[in-house]
Amino acid sequence: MSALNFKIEKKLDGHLGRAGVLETPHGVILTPSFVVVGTKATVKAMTPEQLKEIGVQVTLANTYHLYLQPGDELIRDAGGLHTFMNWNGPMMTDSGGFQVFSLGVAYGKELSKVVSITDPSLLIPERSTALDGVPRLATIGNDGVSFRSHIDGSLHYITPEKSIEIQHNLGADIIFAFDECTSPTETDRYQEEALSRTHSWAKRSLEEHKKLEELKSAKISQKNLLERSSDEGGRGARPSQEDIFATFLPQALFGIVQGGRSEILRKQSAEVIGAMDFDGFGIGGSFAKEDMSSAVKWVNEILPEEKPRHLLGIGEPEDLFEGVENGVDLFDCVAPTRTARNGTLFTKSGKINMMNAKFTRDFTPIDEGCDCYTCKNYTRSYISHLFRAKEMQAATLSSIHNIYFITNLVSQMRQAILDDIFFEFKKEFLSKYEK
RNA sequence: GCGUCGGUACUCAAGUGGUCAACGAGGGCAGACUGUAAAUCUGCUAGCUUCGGCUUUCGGAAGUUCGAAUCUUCCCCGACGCA
Repeated sequence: MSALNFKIEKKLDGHLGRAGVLETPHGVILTPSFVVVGTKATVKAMTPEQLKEIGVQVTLANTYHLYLQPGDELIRDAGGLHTFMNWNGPMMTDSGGFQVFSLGVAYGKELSKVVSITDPSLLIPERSTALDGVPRLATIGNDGVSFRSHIDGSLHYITPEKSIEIQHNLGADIIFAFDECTSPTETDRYQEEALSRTHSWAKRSLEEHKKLEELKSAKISQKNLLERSSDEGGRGARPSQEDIFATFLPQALFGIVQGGRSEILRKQSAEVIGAMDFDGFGIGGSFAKEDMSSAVKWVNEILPEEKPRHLLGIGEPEDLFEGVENGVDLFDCVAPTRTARNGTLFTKSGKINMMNAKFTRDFTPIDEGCDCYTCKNYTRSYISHLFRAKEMQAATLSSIHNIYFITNLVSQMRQAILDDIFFEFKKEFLSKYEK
């Protein structure tokens, strides 16, 4: 009994790609789809209404951040994330697994999720010199991860069970197993260790999730009984926290495949995670840009076809094409929103930096022919002015455009699959788009 | 007219004999950003450069000194005070 219902509408001939429909308790997601990231229960600079108007179907918030601030119990008592942030569409939460990486080995370093093998210095294993005195905010144990809060320095310990408990309090439709997102700089040996940890955490996440789902459905029937028996005089009493929790809709849990850059480990992970009773799967971890698509392919050839797959944290146009072609249904990424706030915008011919001098007197739209609100109403010159003047509108108008660009791109890919023109569309787009 | 305090790179502003092509901030120019420590971060910002250096700079001119943005003299400009 899953909280989700996934139906594949059409497959990409001879490839893993597919277009589908994913039903969640808060609505339908047409896949492939891009998930907009709203880490702290808000997509920065955007209102939910603006997201809806753009065509955003689903958003993703973060367990770790919300646990620290304002606290997952507060959000539970507010009625869950949907109510709290006024987003009534499908929602996901990440487990905090990425923070194991970003606040751990990657802390204070120029280390990103996707590396280029043309920069070999990044691929030198660091763990081999271990016991580095480098400060980090996350340290990994076998049972869980210690986090030093980036807000106030307080110490927190997150286990798979804790992550799932928090995610149940937050109440998103799709939640993720607690995993270890490894650095691309780790040795094979470390990747192997980390992977077995991620696998055991996946199992624990699943067990905790099932336990909480059962508890929730038991509470719902208990609550129904109570309501029926006390229908006459029971009005006006404030619902208890447990009652609120019991109103939460069923949640789906995705397991996460890891394995770094190794084909053997990726496939092994897909076997292990794919065999567990998850509602869908995340593909996580570090990739070298050049072999991301083959890694995704290894994994998706093994994962059960009838369940949805989410490629975690990926969102550059060229990567989205590779993902879709290789059987990914969902993507999330901070790139469109973060880069928008930092002044870089997508266009059909590549990214442009609005702070460049050449745009100050450019009275054309960001991307000629784009149907987004920003392009229909504003010029490059104006956006450029807003950035230079450090006006907040710069972030909003730019985010609207970038989110539209990426969201629309993925939904065009979906349509292209349905219309049997995916590869033509891909070729056409990439021929004009310069990285 | 006399007196005092000032005049430093695009701007503000440190520096008051060698460690100064000159702190810092802003601005400008570029770059980065992939499950958000991010409305953030990095680099450059006199000229030339084979990137090791070389050349010309601190209102102007002339001095003192081995050596001056820093000391002296005169001049120009600004603020304030006294006439």
